[in-house]
Amino acid sequence: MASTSQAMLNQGLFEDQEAPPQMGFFSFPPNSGSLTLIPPLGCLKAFSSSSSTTTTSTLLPCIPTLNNNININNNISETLLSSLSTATTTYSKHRDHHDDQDHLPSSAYHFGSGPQLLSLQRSTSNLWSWGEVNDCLGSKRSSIINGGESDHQYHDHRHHLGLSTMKMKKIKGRRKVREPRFCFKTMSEVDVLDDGYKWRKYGQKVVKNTQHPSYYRCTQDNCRVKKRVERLAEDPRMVITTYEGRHVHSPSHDLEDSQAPSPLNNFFW
DNA sequence: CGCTTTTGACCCGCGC
DNA sequence: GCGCGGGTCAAAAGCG
Repeated sequence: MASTSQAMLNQGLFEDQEAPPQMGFFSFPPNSGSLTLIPPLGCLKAFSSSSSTTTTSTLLPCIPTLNNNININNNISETLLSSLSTATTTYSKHRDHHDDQDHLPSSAYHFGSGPQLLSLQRSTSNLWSWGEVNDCLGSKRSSIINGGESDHQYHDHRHHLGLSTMKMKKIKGRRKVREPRFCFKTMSEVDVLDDGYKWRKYGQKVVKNTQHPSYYRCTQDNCRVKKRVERLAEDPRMVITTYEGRHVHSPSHDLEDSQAPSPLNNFFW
């Protein structure tokens, strides 16, 4: 498993700046009571749980570590979940079983049925402390380090997700800070996953190699978090969601319970 | 009526 | 410098 996992880690979808792609993979061994998570550097932990009708994927913030393969039992205590959970996505369980899944990492799709969180990636800037983002100006693009995916697919991902260049945009002579981003790929019939926050669509664009990516902004005042949702042209079952920025508030469905922002929640979202 | 979505125009970075 | 293409803006339309 470990060797397979490391091979998968090298199977990054996106070119990253000055570093190999950091891709987290979720390994769901058949006939196993637990899932194996290989988190990307400085990324979220995530796990899935299943009932007869739904598959729930939960993203948790975690401390950056290197090459830490983590086994998470399905019966994680409720206390731990409630204290750490920042976003839970529940999908309905219905998926065609005649899907062509040969091109997917085998250990990634053998887990149950229904839409699944297949992979997750966090941009290099996320690995830095929040004050270090400005330092990435002037860096050069790295050469493409590719693993299992075909060249054209790899290129398509890194290109249309805009993760290949970490150069800062300018706004009237002033550098625009590129917010930390991460993306994950799910197999889902639903485009916009319920992550607990309210989003307002502000754009949709026809882009090469993808199907009309949609752009969303968090509806909360003073919250600049954006997300981009797209389906892969080569596999419309796959949804890639890219988050940019950090929420300055709790998920909307928590507002009734607590108005105070949680430091844990703010770790990432 | 207020909020959300749609969509064409515009801006700007990047490659040539 | 120019053209292309991704991302954003903002007015209009849609919807509850």
